[in-house]
Formats: sequence, structure tokens, C-alpha cells
Amino acid sequence: MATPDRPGFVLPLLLLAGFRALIDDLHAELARQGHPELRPAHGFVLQAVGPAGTTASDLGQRLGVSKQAAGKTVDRLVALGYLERADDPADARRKLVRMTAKGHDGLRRSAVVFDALRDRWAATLGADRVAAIEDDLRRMVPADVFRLDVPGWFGA
Amino acid sequence: MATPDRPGFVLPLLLLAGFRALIDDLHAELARQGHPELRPAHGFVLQAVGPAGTTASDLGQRLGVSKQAAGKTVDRLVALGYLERADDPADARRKLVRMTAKGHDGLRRSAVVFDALRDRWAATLGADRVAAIEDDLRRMVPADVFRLDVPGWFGA
DNA sequence: TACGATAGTCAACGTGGTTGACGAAATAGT
DNA sequence: ACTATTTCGTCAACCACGTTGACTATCGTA
Repeated sequence: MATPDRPGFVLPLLLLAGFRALIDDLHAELARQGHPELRPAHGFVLQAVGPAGTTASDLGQRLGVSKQAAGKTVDRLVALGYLERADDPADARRKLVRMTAKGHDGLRRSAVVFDALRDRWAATLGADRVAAIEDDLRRMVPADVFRLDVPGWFGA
Repeated sequence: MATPDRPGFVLPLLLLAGFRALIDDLHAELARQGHPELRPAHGFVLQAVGPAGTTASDLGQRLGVSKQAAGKTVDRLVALGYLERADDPADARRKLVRMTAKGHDGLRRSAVVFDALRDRWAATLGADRVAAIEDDLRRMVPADVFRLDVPGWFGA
């Protein structure tokens, strides 16, 4: 039961603050490791591109945004050197999007830093509490976890 | 310890997904209750304005954005009828920003819906788990990310 | 009174979204 | 085999939300 000392609005605020704390720490560390231009949304995009590569339309579908939005994001990541485009020999309409070596490096480092951050939470809260948070959240969130179609929540 | 079956990147993803689930439910319900134009960021702004009203510069400081950004957001909320501007009789430079009746209504309904959503989480997970999540998150987020000591949080 | 700090606004721009339209290429139907 | 439809990428216009820099009007003070 939500009570005056536990009002309902603090839960979403804390979830957002927790997310932002992790993301801010990640990008501070990534900047230190040679990826200062990588922004919060980029990690999601690189993750969605994957090692096999994909196309802009497919990427948009995976991220839950329009193909145009996905295309523009790919443009930015190409300009930053994290992605590259190539023609599909089997279909002249399609342009394959795949990660560059820099893209792979950024993604690999992100995974390492995320693991380290989770370990830090486990060291403070206890491994069981962190796992419990994950399990609880998994029960409460709908299946499409990877959608990020609310602009503005990924911060500066 | 982050392990292959518990990779570090799922924790931020789940925190974001949990936040989004709550916010999406909130706004679906607010739309049903006569506030379809209210967007996620607006709630934070209304809360920061508070029952007493404030100014654009102060609002920007509370929200951690520039006074120009705060001013533009106020413009939108004025256009939607949630806020109004008035001259400060004591200082001709300042323009007071305060909530309209519609603004108060939206804020009051938000508080009610947030409480109901938290109750739903408590019904599924157990009140103790929800409280534990809140307590754990409060330990992990830096104070400057989570500044709730703003006057007027759902006060009216 | 003259000066520095403050409040608000305008302009330009960046990022991340949206729709709508359109040409080129692949695919399906008769 | 030839249309008809669908799909892929892109262009253009626009919106939400943020940034800096510059500028005016006003206030407080040395």
C-alpha cells in the first residue's frame, strides 16, 4: 500500500535515477577509455545491430522506431566511425549496416564496464538483492524491453 | 558477480523498462481521465513548479537545465493550459509561473495514479519487495541525481 | 549614480523522434 | 512475361527538448 511516507511517485523516480546513475557511470568510463563521443542511445543501437549486421528498416523494428529515425541514427554512428554501410549483393535495395572495429571495441568495453558496475552494486547491496531487483523487474515489465521510443530520457 | 547468465547490461535495461512501464501506464490512465496531452516530462515540470509557483530561472535550476530550456517548456505547458505566467509586482524582471486549475488537477490525478500503480506492484511482488527495491535504489543513486527535496512535490 | 548581477527572451543549432512522399528494386498474381 | 504490389532507402518538413551566445530591462549596491 502506498502511504504518505511511501508515496507512489518515488518508485519511478528511483528507477529512472538508478538507470541514469549506471548510464552516467558507464559513459564516464567509456570516455576515459577512448570513446568520449559515445552517447547513451548509441549503445542500444550498437547492441541492436549485433555482430552479424542488419539493415536500417530491421533496426528500426528492433528498436521500436521508424525506419527513418533508425536511418538517421545510423548516419550519426557512421559519421562517428562506429558503423559502416555496405551494399547487399543479393538485394540492390538493401544497405547492410555493420559495426566497424571501433564499434566492436566500444560494445566490448561497454559490456565489461556494465559487468563491473553490476559487481559494484552487488558489493554494496549484496548479490542476492541485485538479482532480486532484476527478477522483480522482469516480472513487472512487458516483454518488449528493447524499445526506446520516448525521446528525452537518455539525457545529455 | 556478473556472470554470463546475469550480464551487467540487463540491470540498466530493466530499470529503464520498469520506469517506462510505470510512466506509460500513468499516461494511459491520465489520458483516460481527461489529460491526453500530458507528456512524461510535463509531470516533472509541474511538480517542480509546485503550488507556490516559481520563475523560469528557478525552475531551470531545480530541473537541472538551462533557463532557456525551462522557459520553452513553460511555453508549451502554458499553451496546453497547465501553467500561466504573471508579472511579479515586486520585481519587474521576473515573471511568476504558476499552475492553473487544470495543472493542479493533472498533478493531483498523477499522484493518485502513481499510488495505485505502486499498489499494483506491491500486490504482485509483495509490499516488502517493492520497499526493498526503493531502499536499495536509494542507496545506489547519488543525491544530485535524485533531488526530491524540492518544495511542492505533490503537495497540493 | 554608475556598475555588476539577474530575469527573460531571441536566434542558431544539435539530437532524436514523427509523417508523408517518392524512386528503385524485388516479389506475387494472372 | 507483364503488371501489381510490397519493400528499402531516402528526402523534406515538422515537433520535442536540450544547448550556447547575445541582448534588453531591471534590480541592488559600492
